Amino acid sequence: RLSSPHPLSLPPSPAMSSVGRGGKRRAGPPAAPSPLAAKRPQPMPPGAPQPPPPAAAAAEEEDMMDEDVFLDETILAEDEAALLLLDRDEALASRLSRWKRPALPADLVSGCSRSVAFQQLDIDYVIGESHKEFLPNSSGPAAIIRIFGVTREGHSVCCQVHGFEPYFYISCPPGMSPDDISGFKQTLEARMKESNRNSSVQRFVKSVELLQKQTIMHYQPNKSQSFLKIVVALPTMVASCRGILERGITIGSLGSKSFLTYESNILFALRFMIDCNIVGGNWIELPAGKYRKATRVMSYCQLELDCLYSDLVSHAPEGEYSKMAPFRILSFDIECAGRKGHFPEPTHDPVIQIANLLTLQGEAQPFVRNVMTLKSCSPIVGVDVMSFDTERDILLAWRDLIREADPDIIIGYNICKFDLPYLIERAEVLKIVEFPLLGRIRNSRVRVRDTTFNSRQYGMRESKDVTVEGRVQFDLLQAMQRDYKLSSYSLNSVSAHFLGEQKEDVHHSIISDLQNGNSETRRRLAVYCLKDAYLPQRLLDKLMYIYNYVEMARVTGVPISFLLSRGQSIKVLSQLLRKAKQRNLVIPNIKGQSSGQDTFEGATVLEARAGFYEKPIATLDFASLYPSIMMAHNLCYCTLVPPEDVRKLNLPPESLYKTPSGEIFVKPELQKGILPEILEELLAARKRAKADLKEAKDPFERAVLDGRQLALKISANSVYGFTGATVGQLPCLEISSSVTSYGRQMIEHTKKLVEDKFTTLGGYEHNAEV
DNA sequence: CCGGAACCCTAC
DNA sequence: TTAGGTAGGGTTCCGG
Repeated sequence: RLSSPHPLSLPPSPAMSSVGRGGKRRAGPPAAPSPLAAKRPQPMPPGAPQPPPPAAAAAEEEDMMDEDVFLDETILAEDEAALLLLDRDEALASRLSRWKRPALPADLVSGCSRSVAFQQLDIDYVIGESHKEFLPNSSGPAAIIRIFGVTREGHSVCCQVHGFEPYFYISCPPGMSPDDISGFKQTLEARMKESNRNSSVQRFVKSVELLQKQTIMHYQPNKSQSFLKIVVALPTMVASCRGILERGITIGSLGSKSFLTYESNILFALRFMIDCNIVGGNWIELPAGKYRKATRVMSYCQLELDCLYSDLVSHAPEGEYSKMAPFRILSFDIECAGRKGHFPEPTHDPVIQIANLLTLQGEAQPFVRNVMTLKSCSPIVGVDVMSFDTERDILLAWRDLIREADPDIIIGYNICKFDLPYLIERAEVLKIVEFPLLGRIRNSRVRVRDTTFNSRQYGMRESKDVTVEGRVQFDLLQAMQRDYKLSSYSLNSVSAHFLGEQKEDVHHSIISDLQNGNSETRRRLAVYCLKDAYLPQRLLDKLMYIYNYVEMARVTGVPISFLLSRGQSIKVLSQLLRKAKQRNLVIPNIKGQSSGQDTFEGATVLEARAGFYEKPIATLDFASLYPSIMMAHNLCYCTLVPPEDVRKLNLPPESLYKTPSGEIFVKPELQKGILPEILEELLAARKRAKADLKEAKDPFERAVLDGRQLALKISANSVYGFTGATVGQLPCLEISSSVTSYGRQMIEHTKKLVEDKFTTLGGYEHNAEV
């Protein structure tokens, strides 16, 4: 998301505030008398502000409809906080407030005298103004990224990290013709190429002095404006781009969202994380004196801190830092009253129940169980039953629950494609504009976006992307579809398979009838709804999902949310970026650069001799063949020597590898590859998983740990796949075809070794055949 | 009846 | 404005 470079930092005027409060106030009708009246929300006290005149309300609404939510973030922050207080029904509020997070200790409230450590969970990226005092002497545009996490004591943290923006826009002088612009662009590109000519490494560029080899794009948002956008990596760029600056060309960042694509924003966030040494899921420490309290509160987190990107300390997951913070996990499920024979649609069918379970990571039982129902519902043992008269009250109560209980992770079954979008769209239909404030950024509304994900590995998946800043959505359905091959992915059959437990027996066709019955039939529905919220939590625990996914995030460095929403290639790219940074290498942006060839020869498959064998047949298996090849022969982007460089550089033949496919790579004495290093780390992690597996006794736990080591194996194999992905970010078929050529050579060699040794001539009973 | 293309699935 | 790779078996459909 983009902020304007010149934020509209108008203070909220008193008049505006009162309209805002009045306009958004919930005007619920008084509760009807009933045996459960005491548990009902009470009507507003008589002293509450009155609803605004219709004109003001309409204006307010129009404001809400404005799609461009990027610009007004700071304006209403204080106003909205006030509104939420007024907005709340007191009985409900006191009920919900029991579930608040533990209070901050006094020394954290009062100052920044001690260091703060938290486990990273989510990121939110903001490009635009940074506090200039964090970046003294910098001429480049500034940027902020927000990291969300949880402390050991269970406090929520939002850390605003200040750094540099990875994009520069050079505005072309007004009146430049398209020809002038392309000429201008060519000159710039020529200059950058020139500085690269001596590079012996084709695809990797040695750091700062060669940094200009970056993508230049021409952007023309409208007729009068024209820009050249230079994409650079963080944060060393500023110095190297100064050469361009000195030529008298204006430079600046632009606060228009049309400039950055969704994907480039994600890559930006990832690069920023890597430049700050932030690894997905690991512990981050802000040393005392190196951070400060945020001057303007932007989030709903308990601690909101500002710091400079270089002051963060990221801890390797060892000892104390391998532990898990007590994340708050919300598992929920909704029920809707669909019309007969139709799937529920938010335009017509009301939300009638929402069941919620709150659990602390690592604890066996939920500490909150409740269900919100439309109309009365008989009590359920151990469950807080909250009944409401209108759908609007249910939705707002749920929003308040999110706000008060402040979950870090939201789970459920098919929540990403159904429950969450349904709630959002239903609130839109009912015109409850204050509903979708569910994230941790003030005044940032939840947005829903249709997405399709297509991959050879995971197949074609259509889903919806619901942005809830600061909270990880972990949809158990998505996780199941990715991690297990099952014939049915319904919650019922998945639960039966993994838990030996099934859903409550309520057919969807009678849901509306149960709702229209009495408080007993609604109770039956509520039990069903609760069970549907309970099963995902059980699955999460039983399959050790938090543990395994945090492990994967730590190994690959990506935020946890990427693991369910993205493919393998972002994980490889993330590891590449991290290693490249350590080595002071820059990864070029090679978008659009296609190299004729797009497939390469794979493995040799030996013909099987099919038949029924009564005596066992010996099996020969390579351990991690492709990763081993890459490590053994130092295959990497930064060790590849292009043919034209072989003679020019006059490298001694004894320090070169010549692969069976004819490519040349240097040996590690000259330059150690970073792909081999990445593979070593992945295989080390796999080795740890296998050691855990050996110790585990329980067969189910073994199966889960086996799944973990398998995931790490696939990640290791994906490194090879990444280099062969011609539609990917950094294809290099020289590497991938070398890997398979070595593989073919090795299988032939192995076959020959075995067949030469095990012969009747050599004294064995038979001639071996592979 | 056969070959080829498209598609799905699986092994590694 | 996204997506790890190739080898290979099996099925279905279509055209000659």
